Amino acid sequence: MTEMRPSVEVPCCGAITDGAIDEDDAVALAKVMAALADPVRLRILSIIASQEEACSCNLEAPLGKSQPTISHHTAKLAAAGLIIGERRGRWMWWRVVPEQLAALRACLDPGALTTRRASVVASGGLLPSPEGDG
Amino acid sequence: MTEMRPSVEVPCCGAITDGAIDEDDAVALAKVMAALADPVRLRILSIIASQEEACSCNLEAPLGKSQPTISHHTAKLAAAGLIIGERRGRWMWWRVVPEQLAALRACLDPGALTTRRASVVASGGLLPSPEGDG
DNA sequence: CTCATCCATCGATGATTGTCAATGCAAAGG
DNA sequence: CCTTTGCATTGACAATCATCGATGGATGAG
Repeated sequence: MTEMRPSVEVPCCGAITDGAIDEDDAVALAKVMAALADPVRLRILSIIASQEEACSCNLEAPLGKSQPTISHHTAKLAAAGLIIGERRGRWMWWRVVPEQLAALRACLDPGALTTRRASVVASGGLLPSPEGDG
Repeated sequence: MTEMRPSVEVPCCGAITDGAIDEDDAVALAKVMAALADPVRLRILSIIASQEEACSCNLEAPLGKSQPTISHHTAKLAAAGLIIGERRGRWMWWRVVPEQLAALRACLDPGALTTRRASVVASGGLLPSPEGDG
């Protein structure tokens, strides 16, 4: 029996992306996800979140990474709007940005994934990367 | 005035990671995040979510990618437990796994990021990658 | 001023990854 | 049987990235 073909009869759909997120939104959202797609950065975010504030100099030892590496990762997290840094004397103090985390959680809702408008993606809920997006 | 040093007096902390997520959890979570750190995969997930089911053959055209590329991306999403595939005749039908999305949202909660136990990470809420994490 | 400390940037390197053409494999139809 | 169709796998290549050593700038202490 001729099993029904995928959705429509046309060789391959065209308007099948209705309701799906835009490519621009996908690119912006992917950048934020990429900032979290690294164990070191996840642990940095976690350590910062576990305290109200964390200094860069207190991240090297527990993570076993060099200072340039830590600086590189904090910069990426900051560029994604997930943490924010404040220079205080010689030390750099980092805090998490709860709103960005909340926006990200909202993006992972099946509903937000489907309805382009409700999506809090990028230009919407997600804060525009503080230092531009390159 | 001698501004207070970061947290403690020791040159660099040691037990400062209390409450932060484990490295293993971070690695596992990073893998799932990495699956979402690509615009094409985000759009695939979005397209699948916008319908109840989506066939692989219906993903190539709207995304403008070749068939092997689509296969590569769906495999990654499936390995991350974000979608699940069912072979039906010659066609591969994909559905999202809402539980995994929910677990991921929970991981992005500041509370889950801080308290290791409440974290639904990896071995906990996040489903163990179906095809191993090879 | 001089020294020490903390951080960002640069350059280099090894590893990972997104992409596609070519190929193989499985399923359905004639 | 053979042919067609949809998908997975392989191999290759370019791009990106994580990491570290070296360097320089900025800040604070003496």
